[in-house]
Amino acid sequence: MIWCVEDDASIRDIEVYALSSTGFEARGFEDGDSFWNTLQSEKPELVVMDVMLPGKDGVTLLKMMKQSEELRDIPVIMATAKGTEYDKIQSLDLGADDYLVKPFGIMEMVSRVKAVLRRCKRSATSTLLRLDGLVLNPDEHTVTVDGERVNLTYKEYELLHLFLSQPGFAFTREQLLSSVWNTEYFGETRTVDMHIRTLRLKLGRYGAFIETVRNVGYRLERSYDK
Amino acid sequence: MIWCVEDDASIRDIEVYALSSTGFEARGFEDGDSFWNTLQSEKPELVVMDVMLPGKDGVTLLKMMKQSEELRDIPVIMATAKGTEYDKIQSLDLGADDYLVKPFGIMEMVSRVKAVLRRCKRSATSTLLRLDGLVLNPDEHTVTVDGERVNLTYKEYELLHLFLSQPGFAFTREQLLSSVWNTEYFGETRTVDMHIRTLRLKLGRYGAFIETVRNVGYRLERSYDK
DNA sequence: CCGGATGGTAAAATCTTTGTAAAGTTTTGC
DNA sequence: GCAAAACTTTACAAAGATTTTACCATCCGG
Repeated sequence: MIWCVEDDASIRDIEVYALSSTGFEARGFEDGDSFWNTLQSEKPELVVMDVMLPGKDGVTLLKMMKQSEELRDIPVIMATAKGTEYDKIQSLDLGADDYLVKPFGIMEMVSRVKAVLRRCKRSATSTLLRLDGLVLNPDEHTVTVDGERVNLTYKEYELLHLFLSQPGFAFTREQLLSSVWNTEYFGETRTVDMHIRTLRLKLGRYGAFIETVRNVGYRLERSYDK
Repeated sequence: MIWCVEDDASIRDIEVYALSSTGFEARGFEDGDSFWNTLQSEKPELVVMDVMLPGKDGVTLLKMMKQSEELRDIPVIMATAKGTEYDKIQSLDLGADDYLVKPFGIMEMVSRVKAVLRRCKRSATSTLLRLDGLVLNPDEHTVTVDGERVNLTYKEYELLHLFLSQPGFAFTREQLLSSVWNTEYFGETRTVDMHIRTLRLKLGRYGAFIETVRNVGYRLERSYDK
């Protein structure tokens, strides 16, 4: 799903039409606010956004997106009016993935959308989380240890994902429970410890990388060998 | 100060020029050896490094940097020739912060430099507590002495945390008990002294920084060198 | 230089936290 | 609806940290 944020209705319609007829699902927004609101409940694959917008302007929206953990990775192509070199540079600095200078040909837009998606797909390959020979592939939802696939249960996988996304960080049991279990911690339970145990067992020689931080929780040891 | 390590003089000049005109200080190196030598006496904020280099190649240099306690935290952007997918993956695995695929637009490079610096700034905001070579990392719940990790127990850690958060302040035993032990002081006990002792032992040369304040309690000596 | 007070030290005793196995419960796939 | 898998709880064992006890060393005022 591609979203086009553009206040000029005729341009917006053309964009949505062009993308639709190329095989994408597309949807238009006429101002920054409606776009932002919808973003709270749905996530597009990519956004084409005008810099000049009623409501929140494009640069502000881009900033807001990049500050959100959850929205940061949605690729954005900024459309700027001709000659506003500054906007262009600023957009790229703020993390836009590409930019279009108005007036742009509709086919140019489509090909840039495709290019950005292609690029993101490729670089998504680098979203592999790894620690030496321990590799977690979020796309495939798989984990391998020295090339050998290990079968983790859902909770085990989520735990490992959390550890690998912040190696070295010491998580309290409360934090683990609230991230992986989405639950508030109440009282005493060995549940987390139990999952840590099975995870350690399944990770073989990497099991030892999950360190116990007494009185606190657990931490994935960072490794610097290589 | 940004350093660009690139053997092609024309590319190097453009890089340095573009960074300079964006407000950075920048400096070019034409081979791995001159880069490495200078690195022994000066430290850049960030390095943009080509993978293919005369002298030591980029991957080797990256490895060497990541093995050095002192250089590990300098962010590195690797530039790889188009299509050498393997280099890219390898670089990221070795700890590069980003990569550029040649031929890259000069503005893309500048944007990425900014993005990496921004990212690093944020994560470096982690509230490390330190006294010379004694470093306490609250996120990781770890303590290092001159780069060497020391294992502290919970109470030892809490004590040190308290001392480091107010260096120079003389805490009474009552204060220490109520902060670290969350308990009211009742009567005579050697508990605090005992923990101070083990803490001093574990901190090696920094053990001596915890001074006894007779009739009062303990204080972490502030250091004035630096 | 003595004696009491204060802090340092070592070892033992106690207490807490985590690891583990096994049994019970819930969820999921067929 | 059943069986298997995943998850949670329980109960106990093991490991480790903390506290206590007892004694020693040192400081400091006279």
